[in-house]
Amino acid sequence: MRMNQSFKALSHPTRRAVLAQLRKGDATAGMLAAKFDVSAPTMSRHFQVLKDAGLIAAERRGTEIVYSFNASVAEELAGAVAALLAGARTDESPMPEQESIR
Amino acid sequence: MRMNQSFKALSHPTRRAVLAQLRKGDATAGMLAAKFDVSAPTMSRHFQVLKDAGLIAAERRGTEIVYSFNASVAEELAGAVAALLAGARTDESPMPEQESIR
DNA sequence: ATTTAATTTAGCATTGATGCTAATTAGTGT
DNA sequence: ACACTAATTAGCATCAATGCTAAATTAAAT
Repeated sequence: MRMNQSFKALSHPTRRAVLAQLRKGDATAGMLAAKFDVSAPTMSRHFQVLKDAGLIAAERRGTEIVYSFNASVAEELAGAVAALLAGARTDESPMPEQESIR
Repeated sequence: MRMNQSFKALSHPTRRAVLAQLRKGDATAGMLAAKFDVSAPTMSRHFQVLKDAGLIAAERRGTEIVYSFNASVAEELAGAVAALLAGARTDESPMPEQESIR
């Protein structure tokens, strides 16, 4: 998993809002740029960051590009966060016993 | 919850490593600075970011300062992340039905 | 072939983040 | 009071992130 990129992606409010929106349904770049009152180029760069993290996917449809939420990657990341913050564990991250540092 | 600060706190690898370490047991600033091979002032600033997010707590004990993991805040944040990424919901974040944007 | 629409890339400026060394603060002990 | 230890704050430099406008790309329509 692309940890650094994933967390970086979540670190900006607009990107989290975009994720929340896409979770409800696909949308084009133009739609989202309008909805979040940010210029199209700026929104485009947010998309790039989210794509780098694998959290969204893009598909061109004629002149527009439709973005969609990548649920499997998102779930994987949610598991990693839970493992870090709440002790929950996913299949591929066993927790080795370890003593406190001196 | 301090969302922006929380996500910012998680956005740096060293801070995530510090959290993982503190989850296993308390530690002083000096211990962690040595363990992660970073200068004490730099580590101090990472602590500040984590404290701003409420993810860790500090307690002075003589000349040293002991940091500890704040499990309740961490769990709350894990819930928020799950809600954003995986559809899980905490008590204080109901999910309103909403149609796709046009 | 031109025009129009949607989006991205390029270029730039501004702000924020990171990490150092040096100086300061807080606490303990001599 | 002085010295010593642990940690923080101050000051600085460097790199990354954000967000704009203008220019380039991609696809469709006339």
